[in-house]
Amino acid sequence: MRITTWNVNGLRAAIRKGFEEHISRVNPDVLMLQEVRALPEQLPKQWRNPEGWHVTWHPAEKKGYSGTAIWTRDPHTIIARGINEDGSDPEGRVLHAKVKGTEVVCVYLPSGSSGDHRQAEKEKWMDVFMPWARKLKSKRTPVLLGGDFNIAHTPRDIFYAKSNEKSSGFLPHERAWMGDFIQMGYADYVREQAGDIDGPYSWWSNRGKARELDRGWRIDYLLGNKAASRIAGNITIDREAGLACSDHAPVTIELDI
Amino acid sequence: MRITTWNVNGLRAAIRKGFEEHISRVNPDVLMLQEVRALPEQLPKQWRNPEGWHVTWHPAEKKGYSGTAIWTRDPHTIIARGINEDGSDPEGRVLHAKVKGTEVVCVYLPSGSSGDHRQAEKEKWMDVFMPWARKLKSKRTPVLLGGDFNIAHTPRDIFYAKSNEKSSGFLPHERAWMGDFIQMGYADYVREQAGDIDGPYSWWSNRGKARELDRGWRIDYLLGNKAASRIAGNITIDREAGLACSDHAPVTIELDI
DNA sequence: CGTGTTAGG
DNA sequence: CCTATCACG
Repeated sequence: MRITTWNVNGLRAAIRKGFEEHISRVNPDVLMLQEVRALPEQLPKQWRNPEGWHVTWHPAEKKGYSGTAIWTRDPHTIIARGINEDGSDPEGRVLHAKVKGTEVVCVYLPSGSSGDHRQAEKEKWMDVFMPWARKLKSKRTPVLLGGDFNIAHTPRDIFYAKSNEKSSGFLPHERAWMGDFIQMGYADYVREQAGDIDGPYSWWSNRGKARELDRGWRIDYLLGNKAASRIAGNITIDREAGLACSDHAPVTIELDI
Repeated sequence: MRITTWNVNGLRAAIRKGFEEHISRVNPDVLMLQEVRALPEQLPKQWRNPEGWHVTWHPAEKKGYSGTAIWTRDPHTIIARGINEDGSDPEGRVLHAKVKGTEVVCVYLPSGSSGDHRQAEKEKWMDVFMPWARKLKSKRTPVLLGGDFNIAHTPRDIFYAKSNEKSSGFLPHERAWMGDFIQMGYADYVREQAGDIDGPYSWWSNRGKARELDRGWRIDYLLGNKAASRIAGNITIDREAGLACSDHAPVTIELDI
């Protein structure tokens, strides 16, 4: 079973730029999308309930903003929306589903890059997400968190480490949070397989030549608990789809199911 | 002396689409611009004080909205901004200047097409403008009003006359207002020279094929008092500049000065 | 720099 | 459909 996480930076724009073609090449069985930036009714008709997929949309209340979705080829059940007890998730950031005995969580952390106000939001969110994820980790079933965490963990996860030490997404306490996360028992499959090298990046600014020069950040993660690690297989990052369709590349893992 | 009126529908966009080249072909001595939609400081540097021109900008207070300007090759003096006694004109709709003994008034009437609220504004504006223009008309010096009036006067001034009888810009009372205006003693030079034919249009919707099929409206006027009529010469409408650069075409008159 | 929004035309 | 805006990333 192939599971892909992809921040599409506006599904409508991605569709115009060849989303369909990229998806058929990446060929996932489970697709976790972030930054859909559309209510289902705003999508072109054939994309609201795409043929051959079971789809759950989880849009933000605010139009054109944030929002996640899970697409599965086999039927799935929704376990929860959001990380609050009451199931509220006004920005559509977490969608928790079960498919073929595996729990998948589509995650989209707030970005703090557009000001102190948003950074404060992000940090509040991190505080709540950490204990939530801790509980989930202990399950006996495979649990896979996939999504855009908007944090690069180590200098290997960001091209310009030095100059970004004060940038949201690479602040010391954000890096520490990402570390805690992994230390508590989640495996970071991309890093595990890539080894101790620079990259592989999954996001590139579209200012300047960051993309063609591969000066990016690794902020899209696939994280799994012990049970998931037992069935975890190959990782692939489709840089082309990133460049053509979004500012993020889709990250895919093969699970032995 | 060639005097041109042109609604540029955003000077910054027009510049990107070849404004400079069209202006040098049209070759006016006096240029009256409407819908500049920029504060001078938002324009590319070389356009803030274009070489070889004396320029007065008259922007709206609201960013990216409305705004007029007068460019002259000879020096000009500003007689007034707006039509209120106190010189206020928050939407930058009237700029009154004198150049080489001729008074030119750059006029941009509100559009009512985007709703009742805007239509009410337009009508209030029409009520104030009429007596203002009446006073001006009686001057012994040539007075030329040029601009976008957002009203087509007769069925000859609009392609789809029948289907627009309830459209803002061709409402019976608007047409009557335009008629009063001309009857009080302003000459409509474009109509005078074109004679009793359909068109020539100066604005085309950019929906559908309105432009290539020349299904437009004549809403840009050059109107003059008696003294102006004595020196009024040839009219030209540069349809190409309209199609390439804006949704309006520049309208030019030759004055014997 | 890009994807959305909204007002206005 | 097009030009602007603004929020957000």
